[in-house]
Amino acid sequence: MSAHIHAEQPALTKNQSLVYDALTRSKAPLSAYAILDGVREHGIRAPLQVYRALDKLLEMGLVHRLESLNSFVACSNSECEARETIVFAICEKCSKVSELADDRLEAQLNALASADHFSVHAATVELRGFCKQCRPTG
Amino acid sequence: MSAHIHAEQPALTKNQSLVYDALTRSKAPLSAYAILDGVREHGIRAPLQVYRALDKLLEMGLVHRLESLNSFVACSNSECEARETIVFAICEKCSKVSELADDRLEAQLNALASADHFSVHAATVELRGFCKQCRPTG
DNA sequence: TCTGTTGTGTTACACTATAACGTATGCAAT
DNA sequence: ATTGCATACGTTATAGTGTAACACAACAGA
Ligand SMILES: [Zn+2]
Ligand SMILES: [Zn+2]
Ligand SMILES: [Zn+2]
Ligand SMILES: [Zn+2]
Repeated sequence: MSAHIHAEQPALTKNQSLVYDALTRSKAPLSAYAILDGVREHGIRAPLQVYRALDKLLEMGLVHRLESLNSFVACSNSECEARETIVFAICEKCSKVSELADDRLEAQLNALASADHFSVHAATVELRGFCKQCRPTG
Repeated sequence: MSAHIHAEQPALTKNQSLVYDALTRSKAPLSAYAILDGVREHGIRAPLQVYRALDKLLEMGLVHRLESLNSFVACSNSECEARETIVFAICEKCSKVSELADDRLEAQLNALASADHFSVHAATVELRGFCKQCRPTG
């Protein structure tokens, strides 16, 4: 049960811990069924058990969903709770996911929306490309 | 991301036209299966026929995929072909989707990625909220 | 004509997610 | 302790999204 930056959260239940640990062990995002495969040996048998744990973990902010991959990652950025908008940089070669944050980007998005009289409740920002290690030459 | 111009695209095949027309008729994004329901009477019977048409329409830039909805919309912005990054503003009340574009946002995203030594190939930006007509006051 | 490419039609299947039901556990208020 | 409620758990079945594999048709160019 990884000690984590999100301190004031309630303790995780058994299934939540199993799912969360599976995600923290993984270097790449995992689909719900990939998680299921990883926790079968620990007693979880059905997709719904995984999805229910994921729902809670998402609520707590310990886990993020990547819409463009139908997959999930453990949060890797202690600051992201305080933000409306998280930018996920997803490497197409090694599958590593970085969480980027930037006040100016958030302001820019809000300005763009305001210009269209659109009030933003939530934002999904996912970049695909190559990470530092995988980009061709430096 | 290659820039194409709609006018220079090859003519649409029968299935592509049927799928494209279904999307242009709809005021809201449609899932592939919702499209299928709309074109059954015109002879399309299987999901794959829809997905194949969608693949081509996406390539041509006539249609966009909304990752956060697993759905598709007809392009409504003649400028969007020239851009790397399109921002979709999705109304959670009336389902209307606006395509927003902004050079500064694109620059900001690239700057943020560069700071992490990440090279961007494609970006998904989807906002959820209320459109002008649906936001509480005015 | 031959041949490669693209589009099409069909069946079957894989992957993603939820509905509906019942049980178990913990805890608060009587 | 018992009742009542909330939350988590376990299971089966089903809904929704997306592809694999194979065969055929149309067509363009050598
Ligand atoms: Zn995070
Ligand atoms: Zn990488
Ligand atoms: Zn467009
Ligand atoms: Zn609206």
